[in-house]
Amino acid sequence: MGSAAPAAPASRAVAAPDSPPAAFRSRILELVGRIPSGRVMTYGQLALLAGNPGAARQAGFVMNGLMGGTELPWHRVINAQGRVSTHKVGFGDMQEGLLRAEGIVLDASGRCDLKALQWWPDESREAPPEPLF
DNA sequence: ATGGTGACTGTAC
DNA sequence: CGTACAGCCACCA
Repeated sequence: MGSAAPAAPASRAVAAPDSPPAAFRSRILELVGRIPSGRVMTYGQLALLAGNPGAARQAGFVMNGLMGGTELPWHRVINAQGRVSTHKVGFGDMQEGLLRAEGIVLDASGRCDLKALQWWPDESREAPPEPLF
């Protein structure tokens, strides 16, 4: 044997199932699906928990792929400022409405108390939520 | 291969 | 508080 060596994939045209981007995307979706109602997560947080700290933009790009056709609580994903960043894709008002429907209070500027509403999976103790009061 | 863009973030002014 | 700049990683032309 030694003739047909699979060698390395000539070109990674599309992210393979084992490809880092694919795993990253799967973890993002999994985390989003675990966000409880009335809670939120940030893009940077998702990227961090997905194993790609600093890839907050990619986290957002993954969400972009959900647009319509997803049952995940995508609306619970906001930016580090505590505000929705979907106004660029035309879902800003829709997301804010969904958040308010869950009891999340948005400031006049559309900002919420991220420090109190940000949710972290029990498994990851990266940043244990401090006692509210 | 190169360059530009983006549902981001943190620091600086 | 807001705006501006740089760093960051992956997708697309």
